[in-house]
Amino acid sequence: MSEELSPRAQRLRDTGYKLTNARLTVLNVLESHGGHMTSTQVLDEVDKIDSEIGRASVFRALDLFTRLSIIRPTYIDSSTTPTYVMLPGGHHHHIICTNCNRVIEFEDCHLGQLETELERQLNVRLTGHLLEFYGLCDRCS
Amino acid sequence: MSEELSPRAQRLRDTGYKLTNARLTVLNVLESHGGHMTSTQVLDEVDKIDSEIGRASVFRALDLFTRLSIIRPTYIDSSTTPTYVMLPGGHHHHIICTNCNRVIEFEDCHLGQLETELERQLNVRLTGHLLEFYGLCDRCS
DNA sequence: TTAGATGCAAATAGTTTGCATTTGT
DNA sequence: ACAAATGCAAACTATTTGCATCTAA
Repeated sequence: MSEELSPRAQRLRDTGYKLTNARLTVLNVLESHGGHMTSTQVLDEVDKIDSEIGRASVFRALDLFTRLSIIRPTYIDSSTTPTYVMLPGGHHHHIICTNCNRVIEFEDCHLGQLETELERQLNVRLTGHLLEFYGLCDRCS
Repeated sequence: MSEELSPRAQRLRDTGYKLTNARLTVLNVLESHGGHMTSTQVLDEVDKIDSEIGRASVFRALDLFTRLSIIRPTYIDSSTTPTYVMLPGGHHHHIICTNCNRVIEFEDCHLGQLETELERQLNVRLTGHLLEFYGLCDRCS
């Protein structure tokens, strides 16, 4: 069972958590889908890969990953289940088309300065952020 | 039943939706709590005020308000139910303490320039945004 | 070897739906 | 008057829990 580990898997192990089949499979599914999935989607994909893995373990993995800030639950469409987004380096931002629900990623958010400013003004210690813009994408406007 | 209407209630009526007791109560609850509530909290508060109002109507109201962009479901703690945040004037930002879940509002977000830039680069039409910072508040750090 | 994780199945939330009845306009 | 909205209760979906068993380190 010794393939090379993804950086996130290494992080898991380094934090002292066991690299179990369930966890690695969930992580793998998330990574191969770019980290934009509802729990239901994750459940389905995991089931396709290895139907021995139980639902509860998938939820437990999602929970663990959230606590470790590997992913973060968020709302993308107006549905009722969270969409888990991967947090590459602790922050995440995207544009959501309010018409077709398409998600458009973008890179620079230029929030570093604001972050520093807020930390000083409000005496807080910030570790990450989520920035969502809403509007109409090129196809819908 | 003629009290003065909040701007949001007026907006409801102007859009052609009926100002029913259920909707006004849900709106009222949201407004008097600063618009940071889970569905469960809203259900509870509404029930305290008027136990005649059914759960379904509360969900229907939350749904309607979301479609009208009066509120927006989002994830604040790692729990499983969405937290509805009010969208005053189309944008909203806050800091969430990952330890005690306290929500700290702040005003300026300086995102106007980024917004314009993205609109041009990606050919989108943006109407609002949500910015959440995560970290430790002054009491918890 | 053994604490930590798992899978299962049953229990709990949380949310939606169909429908007869009520209500705002 | 009447389309729109409601309350109810039942159906559904999503998530969590207890516990005996298994497994990575």
